Amino acid sequence: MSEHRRIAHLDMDAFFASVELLRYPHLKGQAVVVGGRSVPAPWQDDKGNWHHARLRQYAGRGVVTTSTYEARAHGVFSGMGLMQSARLAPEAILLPADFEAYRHHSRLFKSAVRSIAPLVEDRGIDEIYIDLTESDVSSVDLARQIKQAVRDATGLSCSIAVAPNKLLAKIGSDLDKPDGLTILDMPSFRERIWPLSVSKVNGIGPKATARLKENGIHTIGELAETPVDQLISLFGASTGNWMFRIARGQDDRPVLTHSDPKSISRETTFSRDLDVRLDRTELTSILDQLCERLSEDLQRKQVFARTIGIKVKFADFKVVTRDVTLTKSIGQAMDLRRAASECLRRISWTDRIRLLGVRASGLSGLDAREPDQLQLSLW
DNA sequence: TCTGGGGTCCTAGGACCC
DNA sequence: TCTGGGGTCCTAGGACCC
Repeated sequence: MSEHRRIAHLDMDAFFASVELLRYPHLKGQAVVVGGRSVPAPWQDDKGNWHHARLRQYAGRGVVTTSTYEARAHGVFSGMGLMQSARLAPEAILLPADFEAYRHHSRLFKSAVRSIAPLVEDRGIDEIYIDLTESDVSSVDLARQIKQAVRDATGLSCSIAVAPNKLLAKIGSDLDKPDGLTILDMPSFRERIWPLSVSKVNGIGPKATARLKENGIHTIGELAETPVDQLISLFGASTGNWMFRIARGQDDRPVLTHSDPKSISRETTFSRDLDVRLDRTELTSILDQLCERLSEDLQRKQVFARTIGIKVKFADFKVVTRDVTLTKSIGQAMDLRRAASECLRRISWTDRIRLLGVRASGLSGLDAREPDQLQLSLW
């Protein structure tokens, strides 16, 4: 079956930055960076001229959320610290992130795609997989139609690839960015994918890439030449077998049009590292706020949680987590707060704290409180 | 003045049950 | 006293992704 499927991967081009350019078209062609908290919004003077914050004016712990291709040319990429980016491109325009606007455009492009091909899997705010197998239209024509529909609905461009499976579609959509259209089949796979770095594979991150490199394996083609036994001894049975298969372009994961959330969390990085004793009051109020927001999130999604966890990141970036599973599901901020405090008591405080987070998992819908009542009636 | 926030999945060990 | 195995749940940490 996997040989006959037609799976598309669609990726919006520099999504957040492109949405911003819709509002501020005069910034087109400039190095623009989106990110940071407390970044001043652009403002217009009496003469109607726009004024924007510059990267060099930024002070804080924010990172780049997205950058335009012009900013990337300066070496400024997603995830990079804004302070570091400022050294590379001090005059780049800095815009605050507006997630409400991005979510709006995300809904627009996804519903435009669904109007053409309904089997869509969400992969975050700016990416989807689409199963095109059942369509009578050719892959190229479908891809063109989808790209046009996205452009009509949002004014934005995207890159799309059609391939026999998700693995190849995902790699393919990156081959011709921006505004790309790529069709990959198994014969072209060897020619176009084998020369690429193993890090292009979704699921092979920095750690695995380094480990492979230590063993002389740099490209996907070299991965395909590696005996499965060697991969298993390096990464364990599960990952080793998986790598062996993906190096041959094999992947039979289905396109999933629906999935229930497994966990919901809120976390925040402080503007300065806090001390458990000296900054007790501040930490307490931050924990309260996190629990309040988490409670709202649970309520909005109509779920309760049975497992509550906390996350602490210390000044040296060491992360510790603690969690507790309760006998019944909860959702109220006060209950979350009580469980989180219980977890926090189990941490030994060796260093100042950089981040605090609260997480809810073991989620169940409204009706899932029934078992508790059933249990009660058993007594 | 490096390094956000929201997720998923996997592993591994211990408790506990049969 | 010593020796098992399978299965599930819970907890902690880590890799990875957008």
